[in-house]
Amino acid sequence: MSLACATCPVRDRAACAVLSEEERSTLAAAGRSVQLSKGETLFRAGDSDAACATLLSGAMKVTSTDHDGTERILALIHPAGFIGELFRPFADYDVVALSDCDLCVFARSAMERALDRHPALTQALFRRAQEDLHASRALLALTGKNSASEKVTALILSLAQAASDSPCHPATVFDLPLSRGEIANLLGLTIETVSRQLTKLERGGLIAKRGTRGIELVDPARLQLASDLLP
Amino acid sequence: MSLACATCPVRDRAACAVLSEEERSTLAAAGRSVQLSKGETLFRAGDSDAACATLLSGAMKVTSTDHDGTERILALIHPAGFIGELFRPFADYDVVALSDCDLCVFARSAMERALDRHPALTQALFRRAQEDLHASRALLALTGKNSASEKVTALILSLAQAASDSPCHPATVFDLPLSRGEIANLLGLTIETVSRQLTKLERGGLIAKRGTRGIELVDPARLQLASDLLP
DNA sequence: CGTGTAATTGATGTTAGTCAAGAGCAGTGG
DNA sequence: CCACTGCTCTTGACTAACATCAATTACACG
Repeated sequence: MSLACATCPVRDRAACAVLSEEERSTLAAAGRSVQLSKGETLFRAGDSDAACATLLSGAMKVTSTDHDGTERILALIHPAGFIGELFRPFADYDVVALSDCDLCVFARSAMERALDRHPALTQALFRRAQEDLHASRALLALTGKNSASEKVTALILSLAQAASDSPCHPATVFDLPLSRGEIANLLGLTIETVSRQLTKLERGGLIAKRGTRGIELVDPARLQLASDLLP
Repeated sequence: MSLACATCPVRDRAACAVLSEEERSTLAAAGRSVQLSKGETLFRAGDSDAACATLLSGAMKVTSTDHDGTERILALIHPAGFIGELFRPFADYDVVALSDCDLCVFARSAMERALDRHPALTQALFRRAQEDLHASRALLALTGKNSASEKVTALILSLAQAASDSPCHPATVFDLPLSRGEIANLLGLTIETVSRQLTKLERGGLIAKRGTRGIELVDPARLQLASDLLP
């Protein structure tokens, strides 16, 4: 399926937004639109010539699988995010859809050519890599030190932010893109601990659960302070 | 002090290695050589127009300071590493020398001009950013799941690797660039736990301590397997 | 050779993990 | 419509690993 940049939901925010209309349509000719259902894998650690892609809608996870087979979620990808390790012969991570996703996929070779041809695109991707680095370090800071409550609270706020269309206000009612197990995995906790923290937050009147995946921020301000200071 | 690329210890590995002699000397004219003593700060979170730099020798740490004033080490920088967040108006992190360091420092504006002028340099920095991202995710995977022994073991191996001049073999005797407190901080542990793990590794015959900071890898192969499986 | 900081070691406490059981829910088929 | 199956999530009781508190010892540096 060919690409329709004109109707692209992230046309203003994705890396390719730096290109002119004409440049973009040339690049688009090399790419293709891909749909993934929840649970499907875009590529797997060890794949050679793994493709790269821009996420248009949905959410994905980046995971590494340990020598003993346990999975660890290292990052989430939100719309307009770029996926792909252009400089490594083999992919290091698995990239899996957390929900149904639309992607704009390019062969590695096509993207390398585009980088050589469009320095502005390279800069845009460089910038995005620095943002990813920043996000990774933020997660590192979060998981490294804080208590379970703080981890869960911070993740909820961050997901509320990502679920919102406005860049400054979090959504007040939204669905978690992650199962309890995935949240636990991402935060370095267990399912049980996550579940306990969520009910603690609910009892404290900070959030309300809307079914299994839904969350309502009842008191976002207090949520932002600390969840450990509660009774 | 002006730059002497001809004698630069990382001339083949740093990002600027992709430039021609001539291009490089033009860039060098905009930069300056800087020496930092152990403990000195290159720049601080919140600094505007923070400079950027290539590390020539020594080791540095990237830290964030929490709202409550506690520091968290997010990354280490080794020679040939690039420092600087080109796309953010303010620095997010502190960057501090762990040992005496030599750096090659550029004003942000000069580096931005160089990026526009030299697409190959942008690609090189993009590549380096992806490597940093990879390192950050590796650290995330390490700190997230594993036991204290595994964390300490993995860090020792990684530092032995960085201390070696060969890219494939770790150094067998080297000095830790970090204090116990810094190791603990980096791994999300406490000083005491790190200390206990080190003595456990020494008692198990896997390493030997050479003074306070020195480490000898007595049995690197066994070290690589698991330190939890010991008596 | 002192003095202060960093590291080690031991005793005790707390948090989150583990084990285990039950509740809520969606999809299936009688 | 209701029971059945297979999930995920929740909740409780117990445990283990690491943190915390408290000395003591080893180093580095003046």
